[in-house]
Amino acid sequence: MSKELRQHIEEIIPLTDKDFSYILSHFTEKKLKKHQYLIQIGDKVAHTYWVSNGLLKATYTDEKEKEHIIQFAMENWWITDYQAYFTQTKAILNVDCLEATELLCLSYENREKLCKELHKMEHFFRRKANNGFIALQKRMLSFMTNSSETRYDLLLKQYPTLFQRVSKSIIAAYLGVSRETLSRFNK
Amino acid sequence: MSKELRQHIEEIIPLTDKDFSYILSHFTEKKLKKHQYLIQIGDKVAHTYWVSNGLLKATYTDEKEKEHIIQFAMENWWITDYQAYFTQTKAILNVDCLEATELLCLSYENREKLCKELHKMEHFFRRKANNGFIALQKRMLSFMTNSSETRYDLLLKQYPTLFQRVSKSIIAAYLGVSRETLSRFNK
DNA sequence: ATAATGAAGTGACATTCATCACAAAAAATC
DNA sequence: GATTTTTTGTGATGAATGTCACTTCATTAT
Repeated sequence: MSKELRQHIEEIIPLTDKDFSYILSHFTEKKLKKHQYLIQIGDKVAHTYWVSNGLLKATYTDEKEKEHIIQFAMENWWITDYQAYFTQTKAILNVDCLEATELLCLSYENREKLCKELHKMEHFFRRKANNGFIALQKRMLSFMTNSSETRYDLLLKQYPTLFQRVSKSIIAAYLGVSRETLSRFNK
Repeated sequence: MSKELRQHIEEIIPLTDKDFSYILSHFTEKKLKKHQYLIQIGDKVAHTYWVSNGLLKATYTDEKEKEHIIQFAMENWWITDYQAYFTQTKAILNVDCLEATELLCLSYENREKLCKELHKMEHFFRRKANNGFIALQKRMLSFMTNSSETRYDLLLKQYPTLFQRVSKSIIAAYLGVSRETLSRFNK
């Protein structure tokens, strides 16, 4: 489980065994079952989570009680309510498990500590943030320029495995269309 | 002009005079007139830009030649084609001036150099990236959950000055509605 | 195995919004 | 100051999509 984390970090920065075991000591483990909440609206968001196994969604619930999916997270992805985490305020999102999930948890304090003590970890997280920004900007762009049907096709192409793991209503909530409209896309 | 940059950086990290003059030595100046391009599609994107004065927009042009605005940048904001800049590939966006503009330019190499040499600059840019991510996620969320009229009202509230500086068609291209629809919002 | 719950498809209708066309007002240019 | 260009508003129309209602099929729980 931690082997994968090491690999994940080493995609960006090289680590010695000592480095990694020190880094790993700042994480804790957590296991959740399907449908369990990792974060609920109003919670203090003390951690960011690295997914070693499983699948989660981060959702915003609007005033009509409709769920909008901001982010999925599967193996090797990070997830949390970033707004709440970075600004150390209360959660505005729910994060819950679409499958049984295993996580490595990194507290805000430990993340800042690692960044302070190990310059290369600060570099790692800067790079991660940059990549996250680019990915989000691509999604934004897709929202502005593509029809929902095109967005559906592109998602299908980009994450074919996702479609074997979640229902169409979930995909619809991510794409920002009703499940009925999405259903009519399947020719 | 550089006083403001120092202030901007010191909102996040403290700097000595020596620090700052060293940092500043990695920037170059650039002045553009209204309507001039800073970046054109296909360009190599060698720099990120800090706006000391003026107003710009970053746009994506779809296959129907329609312009979608990804980002504005006014005083104290950073702008570039981030995707192209971070991955050192060709620009997919145009960036051009809505007003006469003065910029401080930081090359990719100099940015990485500063981050490597000064740990606190790496921290600064990590924080900036995190904040940018949050802001973009908020915009994404607003796209998914709010009507275009609500998004219009919110933008008006958040950046009242913007409306004195650009035309309604520009606002429409940022909000992702036609200028006609936006025009009908004004009661 | 049976019952209960959730997922997926589909018809009917209303709503939102883009597009086209045109006119009036404002701003920029000569 | 007159002319050109740009901006803004507005009507008519059609396309895309949300919502509601219902049905069928699949999955999960008892």
